[in-house]
Parts: sequence; structure tokens; C-alpha cells
Amino acid sequence: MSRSVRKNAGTVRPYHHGDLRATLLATTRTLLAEGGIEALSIREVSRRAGVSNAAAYNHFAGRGDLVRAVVADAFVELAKAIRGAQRRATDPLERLRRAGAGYVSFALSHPAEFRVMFRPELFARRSEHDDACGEDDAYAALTEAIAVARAAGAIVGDEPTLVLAAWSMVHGLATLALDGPLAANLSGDDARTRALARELAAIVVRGMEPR
Amino acid sequence: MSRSVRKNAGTVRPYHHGDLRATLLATTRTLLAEGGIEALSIREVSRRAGVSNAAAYNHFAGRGDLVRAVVADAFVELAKAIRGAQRRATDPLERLRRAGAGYVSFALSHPAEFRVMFRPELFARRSEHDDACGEDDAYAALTEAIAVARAAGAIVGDEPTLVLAAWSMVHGLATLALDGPLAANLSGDDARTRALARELAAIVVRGMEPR
DNA sequence: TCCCTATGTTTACGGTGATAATATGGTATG
DNA sequence: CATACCATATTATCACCGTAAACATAGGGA
Repeated sequence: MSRSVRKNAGTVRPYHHGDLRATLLATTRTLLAEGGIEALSIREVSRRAGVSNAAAYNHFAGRGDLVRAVVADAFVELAKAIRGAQRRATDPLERLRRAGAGYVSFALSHPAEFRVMFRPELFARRSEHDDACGEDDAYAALTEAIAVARAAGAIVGDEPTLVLAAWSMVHGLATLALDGPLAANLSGDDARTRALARELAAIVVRGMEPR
Repeated sequence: MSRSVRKNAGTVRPYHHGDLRATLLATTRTLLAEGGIEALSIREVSRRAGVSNAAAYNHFAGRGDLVRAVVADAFVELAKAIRGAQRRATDPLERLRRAGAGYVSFALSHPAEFRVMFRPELFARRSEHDDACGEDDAYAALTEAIAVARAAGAIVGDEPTLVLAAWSMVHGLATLALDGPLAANLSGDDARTRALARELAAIVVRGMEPR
């Protein structure tokens, strides 16, 4: 039979021995980057991983489950990006501006994942309470920056509203830069977009400062 | 033959006599509102219109073309919403705030269309220069409000940056309110979201004012 | 009268998610 | 060593989808 292997041919693995899950996840990311969610199908992922389409169902409940796993990882990375961007600054306002820039920077660096992260209909479990995919952590990262600046008296206002303002500004910019009418003007010019992110963060932070 | 009709049976119309296009557009909007873009298929639209699946191809080049027509209409409505919201105010800053609120209000009133409007991959013609779907008009409506306020000295800064800031803020809020982590908190509470839109618009406008 | 165009229909092809029944390799147990 | 079992992958199948080609009919001029 063609599938049999000699026991000593250690590197030949007719089966994936447990790493098919990781392979499928990596392939999913590749496919997302190549053609977006439209080009992502269980069959294509399986095909590229060199297995049958049904094999994926041993590791993921379905297409949504596969996407959900990728999204969960992406939110972890987003939270890291937000926290990492503030690391080298001490001034609360500057940390806040950098947090926003870090958010946009993540979107520019991982456009394919970012485009999917905020489309729950693509992966959300049906009426499953509300399965958190790690977005809470990213949200918390921004909230911390706001809370610190507010505690220092550098900004004033209702905390949830301030968080929402900061989040909306950077999320809006990221979304518009990736897919919106601005994409044509900014496409490929990530440096310019990052500079804009700093400017916009500065504007919204300024709107939060006491008069 | 079963399809023939007497010439005088005026109300019996075996064919749509030219209004199938409008019927398909209306059905598309209904379907989008019911189940989102995932539930939208040429076959289902045609089925609901009481027509074979291929009939739609006499009016639209394909699924993308159908969605594009709906999106183009939606952008016209968005521009109207932005302009209409400012109508009863004269103060440039207040008009600017209301323009932003109008943007968010449109998103809340037409969630299904809004969710599709900024996903060009769902309807964009392949490498067709960059087919405008009316988004220019909506963009212009916001730009006007910015330009007026700036000309009056009520806000200061680089105009394109100011426009981008305003646009990003309201677009981010709309997106997050519809699909983001905030949807759970705000869902169904459109009044609360509209109030937040006003607060966020006030913050970003304040960040634009001269010190 | 005859043909042309617009607008439908039927039928077909290939791709897709999902499920069921089945085969195979690894491993624990007698 | 032999057996049973489990995880994993396979093939087969179903219903749905977008798209397209081939065909049919109504209505309007030349």
C-alpha cells in the first residue's frame, strides 16, 4: 500500500501526528493574507495542508471554529502591540498617544487578521452567551492607559466615554486605512498612516485634557 | 401554452415588465437586514422575487454588481443624513458635532447596509480603476463641515488631517457599536449610542479648537 | 409578415460546508 | 505476542451556491 512507511524512516509521517491543527492554523493565516476571508475555505486550507477536506473536522468544528482560533490569537497579539508601544514612555499623555498608535500599527501589520477580528458573524458561535475571543484583553490595555492618565489628572471626563473615544478614533482610522475611501490614498504608505495615527491620537487626547 | 396571457388581462404580468430590477434591489436590502451578507445569495434573492436564479443576470452582471447597486444607494443616503443633521444649527462647531452624530445615526438606522458599505472586496470590480460608489459625496459632506468651521477660525489644523480625525472617530464608533466588543453593551440601546456619538464628537471637536 | 431585442426559463458545471461510514496507524491491555 | 481501542485521516454523499450557455416567449418596429 502506498501509505505504508518503513519504521525507521523517521521523518516521513503519513499522518500529521497531532500537528495538523497547527498546520491548519498557519495555512489559514496564509490564506487570509493572500485573498482575504473570501478566499478562505475549509477545502482550500485542507488542500494546502495536503489532507482531505474532512480531516479538518477532526480538529475544528467547522469553518467558524477555525477562524475563531485565528482571531483569538490575533487579539492576544493586539493587546501585546498596545502595551508594547507604550513601554518606552513615561508621560501618561504620551503613553496614551502611543497606545493608539500601537493599535493602528497592529492593524497595518496584520491587515488580514484585523479585517476579520471585528466581524463576529464570521466566527461567532450561535447564541453561545458571547464567546470572548480575547478582545477583552485588548480593550483592557487601552483602558489602563486611559485610567493612568485620568488618575494623574492629565485628562478629565467619564472613564468609559474616554475609553470609547480613544478606541473609536484608532479603530476608525485603522478600518478606513485598510478598506475605506482612504485606502486608495494611503495604500502602501504605512509610514504615512502611522504618522497620521500619531496626529489623530494627539487630537483626541487634546480633546480630553482639562482646559 | 401555460405562460400566454390575454392581451386585456392588464394586471397579470408573467414578466416583471422592467421592475424586476427594483424588486431585486428591494429584496437584496431585505435579505441583508435579515441575515447579513452571509445570507445574501443570488438564488435566494431570485427565489423571493419569484423568478429563476439566472433571471437576475439580465439586470446585474452578478452578485457583486447587485451589492454594488445597493451600496451606491446607501452612500447617497449617508450623505443626506450627514447634511440633514446639520440643517437646523448655525454655529460651525455645533454643525460639525451634528454631522458626526448624523453619520453614526445613519449606521444605527441602516446597520445591514452600513456593514457592507466599507467592504469593497464584496462588490468592487476587479481592478476597475476604483469605482466610486458614492462614497465621495459622503466624504464631501463631512469635509464641508470641517472647511466651514476652519474658515471661521473655530478649529485649527491641517484640513485633510482634521477631516480624517472626524471621519475616523464617527466611523470607529459606528463600527464598534454595530459589531465590536461594545455591541453587547449598547445593542438595542440606540438612544444611548446616539448620545455617545454626540459626546465623542464633542471630544474630537474640542481637540481641534485653538487653545 | 418577419426579425430583433428584452427578458424570462431550463439545464449544467464546478466549488463549497458539512456529515456519515470506513480504513489505518499507534498504543495500552490481556 | 495478540487483541481491542482511540485518534486521525479517507472516501462518498448531500444540499447549496455563483455563473454560464442554450433555449423560449412577448412586444415593437421595418
